[in-house]
Parts: sequence; structure tokens; C-alpha cells
Amino acid sequence: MKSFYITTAIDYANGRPHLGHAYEKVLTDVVARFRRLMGDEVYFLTGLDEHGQKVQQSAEARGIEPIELCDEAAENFIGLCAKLNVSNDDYIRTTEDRHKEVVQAILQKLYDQGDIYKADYHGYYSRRAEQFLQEKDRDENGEWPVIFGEVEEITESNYFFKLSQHQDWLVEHLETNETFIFPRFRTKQVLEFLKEPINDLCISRPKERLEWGISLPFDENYVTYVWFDALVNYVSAIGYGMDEFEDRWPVDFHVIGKDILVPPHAVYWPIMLKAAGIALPKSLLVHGWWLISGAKMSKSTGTVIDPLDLVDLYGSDAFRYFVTREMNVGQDSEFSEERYLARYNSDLANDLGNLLSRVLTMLNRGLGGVIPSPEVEEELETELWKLWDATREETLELYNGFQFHIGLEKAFHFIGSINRYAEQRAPWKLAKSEDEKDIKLLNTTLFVMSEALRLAVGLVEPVMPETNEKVYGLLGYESDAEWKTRLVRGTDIAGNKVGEKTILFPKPQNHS
RNA sequence: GCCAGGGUAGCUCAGUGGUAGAGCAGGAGACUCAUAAGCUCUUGGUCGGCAGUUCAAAUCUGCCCCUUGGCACCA
Repeated sequence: MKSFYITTAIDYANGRPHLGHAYEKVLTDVVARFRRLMGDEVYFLTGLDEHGQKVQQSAEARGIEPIELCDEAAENFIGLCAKLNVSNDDYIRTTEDRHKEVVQAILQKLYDQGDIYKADYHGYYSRRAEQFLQEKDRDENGEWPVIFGEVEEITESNYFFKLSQHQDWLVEHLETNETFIFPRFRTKQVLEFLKEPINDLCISRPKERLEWGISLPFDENYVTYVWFDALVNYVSAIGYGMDEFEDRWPVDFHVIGKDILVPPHAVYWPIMLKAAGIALPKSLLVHGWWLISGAKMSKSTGTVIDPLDLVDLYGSDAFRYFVTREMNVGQDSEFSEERYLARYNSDLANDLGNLLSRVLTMLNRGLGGVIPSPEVEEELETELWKLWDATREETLELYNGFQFHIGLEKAFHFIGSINRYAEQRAPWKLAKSEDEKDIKLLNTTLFVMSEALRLAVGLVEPVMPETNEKVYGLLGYESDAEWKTRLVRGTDIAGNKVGEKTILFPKPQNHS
């Protein structure tokens, strides 16, 4: 069976992990975990883009070798994945031999086919910035900004990849494959871009200007630049050229930010693949950005908080929950500590965490910590189970369409209903009664609350794997049944010994 | 300028033709198993504006305004 193959964009080594990196990892991980739970064999790739001018310059500035800088970055970014509980199966670094070999093999193939040619590139070059400038770099008076220093017109030989001849089929592919890009409206932006003729793509840099890269296999005086290096990670990591490649490619989803859709992933990459005789990706999943308006000061500390610090403060599940609950995939969203705390306190601590606390306390206090068997089913129970069945179906459908924010809303609405059910049954009152009927109701109520809680944390497992595991453990629940089976109400947990009362999401102290 | 997304209650957002919704925040109450948590009730909106289509429009059409992005060898 072919794997469900999903990737994130690879991060650029010249920088530190930030919210954007973290979000993309979490989103991709949520999809990956969801597919695994749905029964797919998932292969999840992420990695690091390590070549290029900025890395070379930063390393020089610090007096270290580029690879040392990359090793550092790799440690940081791999650390981020671990911290976020990201379940990637592999981590590709573009300085690895397995990657370089594939890049060179593909370049050689395209060169042999005549898809790559050498030509002069003429343009305005800034020595200070060590880059060619574009018309849009000019200021409003049509002058070059002073930061570029002296700008000279020069001519440089470089290698180019033929793009223009591929325009027609790409347009047709975009028009006929509605699921190629999610959300769909992004397709229009690509088509808009393709209305104008596209120029061939410059894919090399002379080594005098850029040394830190992969050498062109057919000309040792050049390295390849950006796209033929970075994009190729998606195939190099899964063994392009080897048998195993066929088990994974074509990729099911490239998860990317909206900034790198046009032109790299929607134009260059499909054309590169087609030219190399490789199948096209099935889909691109394009997410929006987190907007951090101004640099809001925290009221309590007077400092600006790094969103990633919130992972350390409140745990990875809380962070994963927040970004998944707040972001409508494809749109932009606002990030603030206030909103984070509102979600944390209200949804996680008050609704979910507190529910677990009260269930465990009641079980440990009156019933020796053992989940009783249900003994009656009246309208209150029937209603709750009906809601569960609807919630499960709706939420899975929403997850399937990447509507995680609404799916989580439904799931937490169900959690709210468990709290409501508890108030209606008031087991703390029933516990004071000697009446046979009340005892049956008490047993039923505590069972129903426990079972409903088990089901609810199961439903949010792709987003909050740690919480799921903890709550399962505390309810004494173990199962190797597949997900959809675990999400069906049963009585397996009756008779289980539960854990001590546990605060899942402790409230921060010094906040109003 | 062109293209696209968004503009619905104080805040964040659901809602694609049929009497305006949720969560949070605000107000009131009863309860007490629980992380001063949970529950019930409640305040609050001319659905960006103006026109049009329709028996009926947040929802369809047109124009305008605000906002966020994109606009080729830049990542």
C-alpha cells in the first residue's frame, strides 16, 4: 500500500525558530496524526534548508564554517519539533549526501535532455548586498537606495532552466484539478500569475559569488541556487531513484505558507518534476500567517513574550490546541498572549481539566477509585450519547476537510455538555442518599461522565496527543483497537481503577 | 494600478435565499463534586456602505469604502 506522504516546507538555517515555523509543524503533524488514526500508513517529512548566501555570510561574520552554523540551526529546529511533540518520520538536511546526490542526478538529467542551458544574465548588481537588484528595489524616485552602496550594471553567465514551454499544460492542470491547491481560491492567484509569460529560471550562481551550495554536476564553477536545492528535498528524502520511492511518491500534501505558493511550489516545482519525468504532487495545503499586531507588552511582566515560550509555560498540547483552534487554515489569524490565556483558561483548564478533576475526585472519594457500571439509561443519558454520535461524525468530517478550528469547537461543545449533564444529575447529592434508585443513578452518572470524557479526549487526539494519553491512563483505559472503534461508546472502562486527582492544565497564578 | 482573502454582538469567529448564532468578556441567580472551577438566566448587532434581483438577501448581482496579502530569475 502506498503511504500517505506529507511534508512541511523546510526551514531556512539562517534564523531562529519562530511562531510561523512552529505553526506549520503543528498543522502538518495534526494532519499526519489524523491520517494515521484513520488507518493510513503515514510518512511525514520535515527538514532544513542549509545552503545559500545568507548562511555563508552569517557564518563568515561569526568566523565559523557554514556547516557549523547549520549544525547549530539543525539542533534548534529539531529541538522545536521535539518540544511540539511533532511526529515526523524523517528529517532531511540539504547538506546531507543523500540529498546532494539526488539534486545532482536530476540536474544532470535535465541538462542532458536540453532543459538547462547557459546564457548571460544582465542586470544591476550591488557589491555591498552581494546580489542582483530588481526594478522594484528602486525607491520612489527611481534611484537605488543607499543601503545597496554602489550599484553597477554587469553581465554574468549562468545556467537557466526552461520554464516557458510548460505554461500551457500547467494552466490546464490547475484548471482541471480542483483539489490541487487547498484552499481553492489560491488557485486563482496562480492562474493570474500564469497569465503573463514566465521567464526561464536562473538556477546557478558562480562560485566566486556563492560557494556554499551544491555544485552543478556539469560545471564545477557553479553551484545551484535555491529551487533546485531546496524543493528537491521532497524527493531526495524518500529515496528518489530507489524502489522505496515508489511507495511514497507522489506526495499527498505539501504543507506550505501562502508566501511560497507562487511561484515556487505552484509553478517551479511542478514544472521541475514534469521535466524530470516524475509525477506531480497530489495537493498543496496552503496556510496563512499569524499576525502579531505591534509588539504588545505583557501586562504582568512588562516584556514581550515569545510565542514559543508559551510552550514551556503551558505545555505543547496547549500550544497545539491554541494554534489549531484559532486558525482557519488558509486564512490569517491574530496571535496574542491574552487570546492564548483566554483559550487556555476557559477551554482547557475550566472545561476539560476541571471536568477530569471532578470526575476523579468523585470516583476516588465515594467509590474506591473504581469506575462503576451503568445501571440505567434515561433521557439525560440518551441525549448525551446522541450528541456524542453527532459530534464524532461532524468532527471527523471537519478534520477531513482541514476545518480543525470548527472541529475542535464541536468537540469542546461536547465537553461542555458533559459538565451540563453532571449538573443535571448532581452526583454529589446522589452520593448522600441510601435509596437504591439513587445509588443506581450515581453509578450511572459517574460511568457516563468517565466514558464521555474518554470519548472526548479521543476525538482531540490528533491535536492533543499528550492529553489523550494522560486521560486514558488516568481512566485505566488501554486499547489497541483502531481509532474509529475507540470513538464508539462502550463499557470497557467500567471496573477500571482510576488514578489520583490530577490537574491537567494548571492555572497561571499572577494573571488577572 | 491589477488580482485574491477578510469586513456578522465589546473581542475571536460560525452561518451561501426563508423569523440574526456560538465561545469569551459583562450582568443576575441557584448550587458546591471540582483548578474561586461548573450550571441556569441575561445585556448586547440597521450582518462595512449604497443600489439592484427576489414574495423573501448576512447569503445572489453591481459600484464604493476599510483591511491583509501577492504581482516573475527575491527568499
